[in-house]
Amino acid sequence: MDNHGPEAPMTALKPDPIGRTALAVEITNRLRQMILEGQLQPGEKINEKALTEQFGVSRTPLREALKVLAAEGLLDLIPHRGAVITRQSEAELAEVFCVLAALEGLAGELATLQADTDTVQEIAEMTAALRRTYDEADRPTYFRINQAIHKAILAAAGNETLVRAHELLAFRVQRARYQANLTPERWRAAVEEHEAIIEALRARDAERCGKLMKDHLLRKFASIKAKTQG
Amino acid sequence: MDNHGPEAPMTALKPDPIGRTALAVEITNRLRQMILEGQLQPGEKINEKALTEQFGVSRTPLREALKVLAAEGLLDLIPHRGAVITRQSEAELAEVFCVLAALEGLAGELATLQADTDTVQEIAEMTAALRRTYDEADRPTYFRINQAIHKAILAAAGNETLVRAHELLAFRVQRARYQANLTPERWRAAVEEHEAIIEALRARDAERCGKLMKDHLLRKFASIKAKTQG
DNA sequence: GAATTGAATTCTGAATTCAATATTCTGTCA
DNA sequence: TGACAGAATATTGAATTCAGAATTCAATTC
Repeated sequence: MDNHGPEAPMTALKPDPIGRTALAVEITNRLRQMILEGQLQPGEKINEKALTEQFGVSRTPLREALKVLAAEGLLDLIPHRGAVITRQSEAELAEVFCVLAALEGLAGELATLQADTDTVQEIAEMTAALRRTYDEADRPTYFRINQAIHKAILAAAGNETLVRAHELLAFRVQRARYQANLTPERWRAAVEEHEAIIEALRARDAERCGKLMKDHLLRKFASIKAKTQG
Repeated sequence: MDNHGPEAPMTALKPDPIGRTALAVEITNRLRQMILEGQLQPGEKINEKALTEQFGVSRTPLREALKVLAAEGLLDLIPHRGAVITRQSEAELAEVFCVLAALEGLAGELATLQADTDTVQEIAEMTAALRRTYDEADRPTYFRINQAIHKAILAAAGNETLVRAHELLAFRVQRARYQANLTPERWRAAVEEHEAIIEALRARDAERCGKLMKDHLLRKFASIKAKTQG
C-alpha cells in the first residue's frame, strides 16, 4: 500500500522516538502524582526552592510545570505569593462530579454505538470480575477493576477529546474518591449498576447505557457526600 | 457560594487588584486571542524569538504561556522543535462538538432546575432579540446575541466547573465556527431551536431543555460539516 | 547533476542571574 | 505587654546566559 522509500522520514507521527522527555513534562507528571497521592495536601503552599532541590532541577522547568498544573485546576497561582494546592469544597466537588457524570453518560452512549462486540465482551468480563471481587470482599482489586471498566468504556467511545476532558476532571476528584470508604450497601448497588450498564451495552441501547452511566456516577458522589458529611 | 469568614483571602477570584497581572498570564491571553482570531494559522510554527520581540518580553514568560496553551489544546509542543498551532481535522472537530453538545445539554438541564425567573426572563428577551436579528438579516448582531444566550444559559447552570470545561473546548472550535457561514435554512432552524429551548426553560422541563440544547449544538456542527465538505 | 556528509547557524531546553515584592524579625514606643 | 515601623531575609517574576539539539547550507563525491 503505502510504499515510501526506505528513506522516508516518518518523523511526523512519532514526535519523540527515543526516551528523551522534556524535563518540564517529567516534573509535571511527578508533581501531579504527588498531589493525587496526597503527598501535597490541599491548601498547602508550594515552596519552589525546596522542590527544585528535591527534583534536582532549576526553577525554570519547575515553574513551567506549575503553570500547566494550574491550568489543569490542581493548584492556584497567586501573584507574588506562589502556588497553593487547590482545596476542594463540598460544592466544588459536586460541580466536578456533575460534569463528570455528563461526560461518562456521553461515553456510555458513544460506546454503545461504536464498540465492537469484542470490546463489549471484554467489558462484560471485567464486570463479571468486578462481581467476584465484591463476593470476595476484595476492596483493592475492586477499585482497580472498577477504574479499568470506566476507562475501557471511555476508550470504547472512541473520542479522544472526551477521554482527555474526563481525565482532567477525574484528577480533581481522585483524592476525594480515595477517601470514600464504600459502605456495604453502596458497594452492592455499585456492582448491580455496573451489571445494568453492561446489559444496556450488550443490548445496544445507547440512551439507556448513557443514563445508567450518568446515574452511576451521581450515586457514587451521593455516597461520598453522605460519608464526608455525617 | 463559598462562605469564608471576612478574613478569607479571596485572592483566587481577584488575582490582580490593580494593574499587576503576571506577564505570563497577559501573554497567554494575547496569544490565545491571536490563535482564535486566526492571526496564527493552524499548522503554523511559532517562532519564539519573533514573538518575544513583538511582545517586548523575554522568552521565559512566553514559554510559560506556550505551556499553558498547549495544556488547553490550542497548540502542540514538539520536543526540540517548538510549538505549532494545532490543526484540527474534521474528525477532531466532530469529537469536540460532541463533547460540547453534552456539556451544553447539561447546562440546559441545570439552568432549568436552578435559574430564577428573572434570569429566565432575560434569556427569553435575548431570544426575542435573536429572532429580530434574523428578521432583519443582521448577521453580526445575530452571532453576538447567539453567543450571549449560550453564555447566559451556561452561567444560569451555576456550575463554574462546567463553564470552564465548556470554555476550553469552545476555544478549540471557535475558529471553525467563524468560518461557517449560515445558510438561510440553517439560520431559520437555529432561531426556532432557540425558541424551543426558552420554551422548555420556561416550562421548567429540564430533560427536554437539556436535549434541545444538545441537539441544537449537534445540528450546528452538522451544518458546519456540510459547509466545509461540499 | 544529484545525493550525502559535515560544518555553521539557528532554535529550543534549562540554569543562572538580576529585580521586585512579600514575609519575617527586631527594636522602639505607647 | 502589645502594637507598630522599619530593616533584614526569603521568595517570586523575569531577563540573561549557557548547553545541546535541529535545521540549513555548502562542499565533496559519485
